[in-house]
Amino acid sequence: MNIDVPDIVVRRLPIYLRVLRRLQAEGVEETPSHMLAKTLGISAARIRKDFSHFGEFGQQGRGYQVKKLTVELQRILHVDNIWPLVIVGVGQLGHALAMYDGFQENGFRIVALFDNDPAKVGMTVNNVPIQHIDYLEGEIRRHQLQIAVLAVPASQAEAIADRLVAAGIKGILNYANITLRPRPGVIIQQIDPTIILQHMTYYLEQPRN
Amino acid sequence: MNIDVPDIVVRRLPIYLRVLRRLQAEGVEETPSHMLAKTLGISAARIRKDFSHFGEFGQQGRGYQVKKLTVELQRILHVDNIWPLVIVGVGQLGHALAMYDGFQENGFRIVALFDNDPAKVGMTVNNVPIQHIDYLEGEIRRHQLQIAVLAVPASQAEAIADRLVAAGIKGILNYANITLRPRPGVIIQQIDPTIILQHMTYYLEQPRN
DNA sequence: GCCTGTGAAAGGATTCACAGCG
DNA sequence: CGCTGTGAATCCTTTCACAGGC
Repeated sequence: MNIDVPDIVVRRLPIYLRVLRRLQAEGVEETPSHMLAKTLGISAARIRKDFSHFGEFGQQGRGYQVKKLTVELQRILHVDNIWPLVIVGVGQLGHALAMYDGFQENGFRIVALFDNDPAKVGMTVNNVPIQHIDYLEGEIRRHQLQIAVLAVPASQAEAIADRLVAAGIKGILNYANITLRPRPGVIIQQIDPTIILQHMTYYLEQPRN
Repeated sequence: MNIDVPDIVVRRLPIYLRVLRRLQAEGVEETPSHMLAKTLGISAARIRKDFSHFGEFGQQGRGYQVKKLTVELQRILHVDNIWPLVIVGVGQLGHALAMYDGFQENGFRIVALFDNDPAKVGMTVNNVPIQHIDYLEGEIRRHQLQIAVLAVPASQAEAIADRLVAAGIKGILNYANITLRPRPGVIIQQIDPTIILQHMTYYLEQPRN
């Protein structure tokens, strides 16, 4: 049990949580670390060490109670309540994200959508109305939103990120294919499939050509 | 210069490449490591050390030539030719991915789309026809495809992954919110926004509630 | 002077291996 | 006996700091 937990450990917690929820859905009530380890392709020691940063959740000789561990992880990750989200940019991608059920299922609720295209304003996606981006700051402040999903073109991403941060956003999930400049006090994470694919191709051999 | 390069270094190369392409688009011809470092929010030493695994690409007193370094990184990452891709699952997300320009722009071309819904078969997205999933293995073998993007429901992901691997796929980019069982000789990477958001919330405080 | 490339040092993360408990 | 939790050992990554070159 340790006060300051390495970020690399925190990153793995949501992955553990996802497996545990799946086990729970399958009716599994307890599981030892080496079963989780096998499912995830990592070592059992790492799993036990990771949990040990937060307390003692297991039972010798038996393993972990799935239900109990799930609850603990949700508490640790602050996902024991619903987090409201805003999505900025309702193009193809933003639209698909707004329709995506996974957010709801994992404790996030999309409460606002913004776009700069007047033609889209007033339309609703998944029962959430699209508002003009002029109202971005007002809505963030009104709902005290902390998390934004950024799905605008790369050329606009930095400028929108500045506006989000100025309005009080503390976490940005960026889908634009640009590395956003770091901002103090703000957690910025990136999703870019081409970055991941280029990492893969390092290990692959181009066929003919 | 080293034979075996740590994976963590390889993971950063696509990020460097993206910044360099951006600099090139802006007309910047050379840049020192500390400028790249500042843009990315990491240390200059790390950048120089990363490059040093592959050779000596810089000039003392001047930095790196953007054009030259770009070419070197593309070669190292095996993205100096076009990689063909297949997308499996053409729901909201698969559709958005099929429309996404970023793949083309970064050296990937979508050559086939598959879905199990007969109503979708025959429709085209971005000029690529949707085929029934029965033809999956045949097309993968015919085009000798190595990379697949998986955008099917979580419940089907493991089964489809098995089929992909049996047909010769070596890299899977998985969008389903399940951790796929590891398969020997296959690189599996995951994109799951809720995992990233749950990592963020660890560092945020839930407001009232 | 500015900047790279790199050994050496420092700092982290993972695995080992086992005491201790149910 | 099976499994957790954990110090110790190992392994890996980053930073430091500077020689050497433009």
